[in-house]
Amino acid sequence: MTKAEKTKQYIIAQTASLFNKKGFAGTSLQDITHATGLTKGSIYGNFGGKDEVALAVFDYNISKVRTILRTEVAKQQTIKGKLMAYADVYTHFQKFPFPEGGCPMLNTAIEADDTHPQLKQKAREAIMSWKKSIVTLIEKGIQSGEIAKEVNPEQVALTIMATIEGMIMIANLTGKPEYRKAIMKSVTQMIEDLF
Amino acid sequence: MTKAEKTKQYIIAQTASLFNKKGFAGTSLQDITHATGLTKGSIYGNFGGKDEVALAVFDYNISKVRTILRTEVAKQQTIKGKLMAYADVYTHFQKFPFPEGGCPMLNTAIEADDTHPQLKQKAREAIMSWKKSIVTLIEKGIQSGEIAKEVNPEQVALTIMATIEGMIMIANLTGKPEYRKAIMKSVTQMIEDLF
DNA sequence: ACAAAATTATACCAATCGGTATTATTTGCA
DNA sequence: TGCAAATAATACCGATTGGTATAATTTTGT
Repeated sequence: MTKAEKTKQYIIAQTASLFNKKGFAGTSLQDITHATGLTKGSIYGNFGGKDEVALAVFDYNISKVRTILRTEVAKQQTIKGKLMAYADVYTHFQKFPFPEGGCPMLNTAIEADDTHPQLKQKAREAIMSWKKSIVTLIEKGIQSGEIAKEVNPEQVALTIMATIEGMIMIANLTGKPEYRKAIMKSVTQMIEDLF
Repeated sequence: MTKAEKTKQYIIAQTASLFNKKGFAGTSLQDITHATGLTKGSIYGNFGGKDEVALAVFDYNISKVRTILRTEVAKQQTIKGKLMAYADVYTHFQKFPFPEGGCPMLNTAIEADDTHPQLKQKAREAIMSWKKSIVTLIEKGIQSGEIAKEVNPEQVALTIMATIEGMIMIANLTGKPEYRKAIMKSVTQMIEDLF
């Protein structure tokens, strides 16, 4: 790993929570130089501009989330267990190294929707990829006979995702952990009812 | 209504979709003067600053949403009908004059969470007020015997809200109306199952 | 119709914005 | 070790940021 690569990774790591908390428009080059201790010249020596940093940071934050979910899902052997892993992770999210500032998919989707096509595209891809992995699990459950064939995999996947994302917003906004617990209990029940 | 009052309302109306789309940090004073055709002096003659405009705009956008929901709920006589009204509104949201740029609660909650305490507080109040109205409906249903007394009103209310807000994000991000339909079908089923 | 008060426009402020050209410093290889 | 290449720091750019003091213009009540 060349020096430039290391610096790039360092910049990304140091500004990851910054972009996730304050958003793209809310994060200035000065914020970036302060967070890294580097100068503007150094930032621009490694990235083409603020956009490029933000896009790299999104990937960094998303991969953190993906790693957590992939790891927890992999620990389970059954389809039900794997689906429940999603619920468990978000119920006990304090135990996992989630990015600071909430879900990067949600944050980016909301801000970039009407302002930043490139970031929006990245958020869209992340959502689609997440959906696919849940849909695949449910389809496997149907094939093996564990889940009724009347179940619509896409509908269930989208509903679970929407509920989780909405929960994150409500929990962070209100600061009430019991709201998180209550909503995640519904998600758990939703999954339970599939079997 | 004095001239200043009229101008204030005009500024709010002309910048409502601006703030809802681009956010607080993403909306500049120049955006505001361009959208209104007024000058900075006039904006500052009617508001204390950008913050004050944004706070007033939030109230304006939220009252639009509240009016839609209140009206549709009022059209229904039964508890079930009133609860279903929430689902129907968001299923057929094209029919209603929602603010441009998505749900102002969601947008504001996400941006203001780590950046703007005053806006965050307003979003929090809006969420709590929405929750209360749903909880009250469910409690009435329990009292009248229409809904099983085992149902947890707060849990159901929070789950419905979270699912709807998550749906808005996913639908706007992906641009797929069928995702909206699919998730709202789940919300409808969720309400159906209460009775 | 007129003067006082309220409102809007003009002109300006320092600070910060994202970005770049140039210089200084490291780094890594011969 | 020396030297070229890669990297980082300095110093700057014009444009824009939110905000204000003042002047011009409308409103408004008499």
